[in-house]
Amino acid sequence: MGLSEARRAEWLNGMAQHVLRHGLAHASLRPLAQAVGTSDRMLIYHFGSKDGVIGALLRHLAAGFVAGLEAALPPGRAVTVQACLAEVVALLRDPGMAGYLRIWLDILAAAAAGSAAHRAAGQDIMAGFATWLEGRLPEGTEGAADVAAALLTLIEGVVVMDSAGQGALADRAVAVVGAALGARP
Amino acid sequence: MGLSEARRAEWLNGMAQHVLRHGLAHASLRPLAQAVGTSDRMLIYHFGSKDGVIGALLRHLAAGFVAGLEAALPPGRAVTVQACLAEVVALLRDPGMAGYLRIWLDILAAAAAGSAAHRAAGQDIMAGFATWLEGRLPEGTEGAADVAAALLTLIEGVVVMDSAGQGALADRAVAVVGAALGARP
DNA sequence: AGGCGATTGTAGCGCTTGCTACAATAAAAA
DNA sequence: TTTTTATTGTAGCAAGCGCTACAATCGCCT
Repeated sequence: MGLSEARRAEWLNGMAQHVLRHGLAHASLRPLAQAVGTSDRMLIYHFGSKDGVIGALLRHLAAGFVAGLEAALPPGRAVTVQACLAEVVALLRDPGMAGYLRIWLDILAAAAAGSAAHRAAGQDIMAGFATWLEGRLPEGTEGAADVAAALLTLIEGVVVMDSAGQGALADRAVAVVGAALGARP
Repeated sequence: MGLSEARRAEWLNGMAQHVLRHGLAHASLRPLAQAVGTSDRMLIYHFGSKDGVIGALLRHLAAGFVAGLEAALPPGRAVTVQACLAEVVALLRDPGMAGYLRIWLDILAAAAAGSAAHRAAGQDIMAGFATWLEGRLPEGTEGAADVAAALLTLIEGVVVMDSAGQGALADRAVAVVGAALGARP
């Protein structure tokens, strides 16, 4: 009964890849199914409904995101808070991350529209991102968790500004806040 | 020829109100038309296409947003940078703003998905927001434009964190950055 | 009054959506 | 082998989508 574990993972990976290219907002069953070589009929059969498919896909993405971060940036700690901020901003601005940012904004928009599944996925992704970021801060940073929260929030703001075509404002923000946090008591 | 100016404004206001309640992402012609007491047929006739409708609606929203900000917060300057930040964060967290934040995230997601119209609207909204915010900073703030960019980016991050259900992290970020910017050289 | 262009209603086309009824096949249990 | 159970393919439904063909209506100009 049920899908073999391997095939389920294969399907989720395939669907994730499709969603990275085409966005999550308007993802529909037939294209998703085609992307993994099956039919909408089968997705509904094995996941129960479209909500089931999307829910599993969101959990898959949330679980894989931090792993992706760790794979993208070699582990290790930054020298300054400012350098850490710059590193992560550069990472998120890499063209290879565009797909992730796109579905990230889709998740946020759906969460703001009231979808509990999307909100939960967003919560997981942010929590993982926060602890990963805290682990990259310079050793002995005072109030590391607070600083990580601050950087994380600023970084999300940079993502927003970039999407809105105001990357220049984001640059200035990174410079100002980086300097202020580097020099803080 | 063409729609009278008053009726066009009436339609745009009505559609904006509808979109604030139901979101911009899945707004379709028939509900939009019904919200202003006309038919999809008429929207297409007067705006040319759905893209025409959405484009006009986006321009309308972008133009009206800063006016809404000014109406919501009585004009005047804050005493400290930190107080200014707190004020604006509280304003955006007011339940009455939920509809705006929802369509704001819809705009961002569509912009990230490649829609030039949405990106342009986002750009206008952010530019207006930035100059409005700069005008609220304490008089004589050093590098006011840079500080405004920093606050704005952080505020957008707060919006993201709240949407993702991580408002607590945003609170810590506001506290940390507020203190750091208040104490900066 | 008569024509004429601007505006609107009715109806519907072709397409995509999530989902389902039904039947065929494959695999496992008896 | 027979029987049952799990899986899959085919076909289609009802609803919603953007958009259009066609005809009726309205107000204006001569």
